[in-house]
Amino acid sequence: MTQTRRRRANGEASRQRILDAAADVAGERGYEGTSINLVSDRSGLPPSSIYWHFKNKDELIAAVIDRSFSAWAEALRRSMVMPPEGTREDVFRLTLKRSGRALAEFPDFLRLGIMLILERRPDEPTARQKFLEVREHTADRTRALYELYFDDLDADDIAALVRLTIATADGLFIAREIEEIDLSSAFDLLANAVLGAASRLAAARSQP
Amino acid sequence: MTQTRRRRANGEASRQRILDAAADVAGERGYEGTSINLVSDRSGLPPSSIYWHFKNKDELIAAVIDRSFSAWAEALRRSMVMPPEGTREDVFRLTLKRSGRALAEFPDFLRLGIMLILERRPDEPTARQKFLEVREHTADRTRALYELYFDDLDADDIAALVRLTIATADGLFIAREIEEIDLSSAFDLLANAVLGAASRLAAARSQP
DNA sequence: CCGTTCCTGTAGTGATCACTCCAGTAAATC
DNA sequence: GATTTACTGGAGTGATCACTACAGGAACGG
Repeated sequence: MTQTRRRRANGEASRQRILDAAADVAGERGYEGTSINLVSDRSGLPPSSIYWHFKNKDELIAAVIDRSFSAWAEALRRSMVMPPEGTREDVFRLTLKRSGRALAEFPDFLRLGIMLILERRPDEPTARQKFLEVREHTADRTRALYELYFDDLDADDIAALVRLTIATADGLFIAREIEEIDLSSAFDLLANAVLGAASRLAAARSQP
Repeated sequence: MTQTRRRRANGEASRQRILDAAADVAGERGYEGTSINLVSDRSGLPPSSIYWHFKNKDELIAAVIDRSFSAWAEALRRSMVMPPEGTREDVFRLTLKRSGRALAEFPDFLRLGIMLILERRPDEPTARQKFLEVREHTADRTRALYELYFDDLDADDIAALVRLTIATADGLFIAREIEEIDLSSAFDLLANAVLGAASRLAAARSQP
């Protein structure tokens, strides 16, 4: 057991099928609504296989979040390889837009994560904790970006802007469940809003 | 059965106790996690009483949303009785801030509603539909407000700003579950962001 | 007092829940 | 070919699920 192990049967493929089915079901019905039997039916694998791959339901959901977040982060990283050109503002706008597009592509972890946040269960720590970690990671990256762009603002203002940005991204994600939304233009407007708020904050600093 | 009926036993009080308990449980565990037995335990009333007052679980949750939204709308209405003074911007800012404060006071319907939106269940229409209604109502009111304040923008821009505002309010509400947030200053920043975005939109219109 | 209406309490229903036991099998290692 | 490792299949565990049937009590109108 030194490296990634060769698969004897179709273990890794089964694991992925289970995760696919679990993401599907959890996206439809929430944490409580995700029954192992349903995951079993949709994946075509018996409950015993699910419990061979995952310790329990909690860790199954955590794995779904983990995989979807990794996919999102990877898509984001790939989209950032080519740095955008244009004015300072153009670059900022495009960076936000790319994040939004990547979110629309891999929505599972955000959907599940927000559900787990809202369901304040006392007894399901792993999945929730996993989401809080990836969220914190995202906040750090956003903060780093904003410190670059808004160098005339102090740390508190930056933090507030980051919180505003993430909150709006969450909210737009929810809105997308209700009505058809052009995420591209929505994130463009978000960029406008952040830029506008930043310049207003800067103005307030200079003449309090 | 012409008017509001006299209560023979403690019917109305029981109904409220059930709603209190249901709001409590649903806030903790989501729709699926809200078991009638748990509501029964917390309210101190047997399941048969719950089913006497409400047709089924779906309508119980819908009633929770309805009551919480009514309380919020009433709190909002009361806070708006005294129109704010100051500059145009000050008034706008204060109006948003009041809405946010009222939301923090009666959070149940928003929490439950967002959960129901994210859980795209095929078979629980009433509660979800109820939330979509109150949400549409809120959007209409916000739109009316924005048409007053941003008379240099066209309908599409107004609609986008309204969507942005509601999305951010949703997102801030979620963020409040994770970390301590000063909603007052957060909604103040939201006002700044909307004002900033609006002026940028207006500028883009005048020189496309 | 009687009857009606409102509401509660007891005791269930079959279905589904998360999860387990364990025998069986196919591939890799020896 | 024997043994080990990696999974699958089936059958089932007790607990809990939403929901119901029904008897009975308390407050009312008559």
